[in-house]
Amino acid sequence: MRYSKVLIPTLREEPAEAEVVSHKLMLRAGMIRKLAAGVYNYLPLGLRVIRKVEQIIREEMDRSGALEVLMPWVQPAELWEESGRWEDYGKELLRFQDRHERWFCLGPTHEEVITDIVRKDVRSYRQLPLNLYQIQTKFRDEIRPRFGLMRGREFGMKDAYSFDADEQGAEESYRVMFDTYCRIFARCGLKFRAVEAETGPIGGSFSHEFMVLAETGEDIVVSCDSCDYAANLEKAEIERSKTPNKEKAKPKPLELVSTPGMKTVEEVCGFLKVKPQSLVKTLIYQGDSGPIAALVRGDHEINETKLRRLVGCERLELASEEVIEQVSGAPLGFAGPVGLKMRLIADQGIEDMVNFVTGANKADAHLVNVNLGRDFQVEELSDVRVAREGDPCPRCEGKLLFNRGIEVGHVFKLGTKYSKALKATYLDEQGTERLIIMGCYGIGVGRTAAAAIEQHHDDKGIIFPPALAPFQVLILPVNVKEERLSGVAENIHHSLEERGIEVLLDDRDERPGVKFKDADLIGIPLRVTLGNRFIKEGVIELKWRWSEEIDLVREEDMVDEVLKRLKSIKEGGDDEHS
RNA sequence: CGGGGCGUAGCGCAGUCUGGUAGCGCAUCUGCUUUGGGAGCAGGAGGUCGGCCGUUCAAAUCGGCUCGCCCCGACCA
Repeated sequence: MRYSKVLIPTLREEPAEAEVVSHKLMLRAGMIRKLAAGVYNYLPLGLRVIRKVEQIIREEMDRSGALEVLMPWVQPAELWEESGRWEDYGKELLRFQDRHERWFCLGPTHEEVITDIVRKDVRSYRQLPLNLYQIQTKFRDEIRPRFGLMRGREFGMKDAYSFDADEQGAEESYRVMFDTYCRIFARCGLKFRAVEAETGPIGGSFSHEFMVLAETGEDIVVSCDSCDYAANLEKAEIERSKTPNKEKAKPKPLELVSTPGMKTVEEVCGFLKVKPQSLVKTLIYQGDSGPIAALVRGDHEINETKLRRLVGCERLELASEEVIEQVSGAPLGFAGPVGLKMRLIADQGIEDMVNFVTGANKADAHLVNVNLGRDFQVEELSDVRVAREGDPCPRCEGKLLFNRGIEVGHVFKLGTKYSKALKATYLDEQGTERLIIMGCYGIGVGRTAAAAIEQHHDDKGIIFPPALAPFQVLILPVNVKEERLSGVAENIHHSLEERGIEVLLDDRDERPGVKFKDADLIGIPLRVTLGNRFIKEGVIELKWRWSEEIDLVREEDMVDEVLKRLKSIKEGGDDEHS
């Protein structure tokens, strides 16, 4: 393809609207343009990259036995009312009415529709298992779209849904998708980790997020420094200290101290001249069946998901000030475990603490030298706080490390949530009607492309992994007015295209500097440069985008050499250049 | 939704405080020169200064309203 015939509007300067590298580079390389907040146009170069990602996904999904379908973007409200999500989904669901004033929404996901397909046409165990997928545009009216394709409102997504007759089958379907995802992201040339994610009330390790490690990631990946444990921050477990502090200081007598107006941990610590580590926070929560108090060390954070799971609540939120006053007898900021008559859950981290500070359940007062066991008892001592870097690994003796990551994929066992709500059932061998067990599996297409750029770039521009590059080869004649250069460039271009190679010929009458800058910016893996050395010595330069090394090749050998190199890259795996 | 910021040529920005004929760099168009890392010279085109209402002899500039965008936070199958 000729550069002069393609629309590749590169930008010399950084667009003011972009914050992260991938967004800046996609705009500068002329891949995308914004149409509205979180809504983008895909220009020729950008679309080619998106199609590459989609094709890899499609091939691997097909290989796994999944079947491609296509569901509508516009969905009727009735289905969502049936699943209960018309109520539950919130403002992210963009709703509108047609001319008959019937309600519809733009699909943010397709569980309802796919379940509807299956319930209508799947009757027998003989038709199971089934895995249906699509690559579709989704719309989620995000509160704050940002970072270009990384968090758009409209975005391309591959979503797959598995349907199985029993638990074993569902687990197998899950495992197959897990492996398929690993292959997809490896083929995309990404460094990624599959991390355990929170599963909600279902339990078990049946949810994994696929995270691409990158500085600009919005999520935290918690991993162990010595084993392969990895989880997201919400899920990350903390091992209970195996060596309880035997040499504890002697408990001192309990003492009530006046702390006028000192509500926060910082205020109390400053006032009493103690460290946050010597303080225990008491948080009052409102659960399904009444208030619950949670204790955590002053410098730790409660993990509400862990707490909710432990106490077995559907809903759990911080109690209002009125409730706090009512149950603790003191205003917000002065609650403490001593004498508190309600469910008391403590983080295991307070087990080792001696002579700590807590609220006194009395306005403007705290207790010092409080001790667990002597002054109060708890219902449970467990892991209910948010993990921190350096915490002990739950699986081995190692310590937890924190990294930033971009969530590009998620595999999730749904169970029977939708099959129950929408009555998707089948008849088993005995003729008994049973609920179908479902799983869902998503990949953000644009986000995967953005993540690849986050991982593969330098200060000059994008360094595309070959599998995602919009073209494999860029031919750059330094001066197109020099006929010896442009003629040979044309020949090579033609020969490579004939062999099915994606080649871009920079036939623009631009100065060499401009062409080199654009070449580096758009990041095509292999560059063929024709310049003075060809005129003088008859040699053509060949260079990988990620390397400084330049090899000299004669015209007659060029096509074979390019083919050889592209082949070696394909076979050599994707790490060669990273 | 709360806080902060921005809207002036395709892009990046100055001008706004202190009202008086709308500017700079890059890009773009024409011509000549130039051709290995974002060229030089000459000439040209491009704007209802986000929109509406108001104040004023006069508004990009002052006031009110409104729309859009960006950042931080809260939220998030």
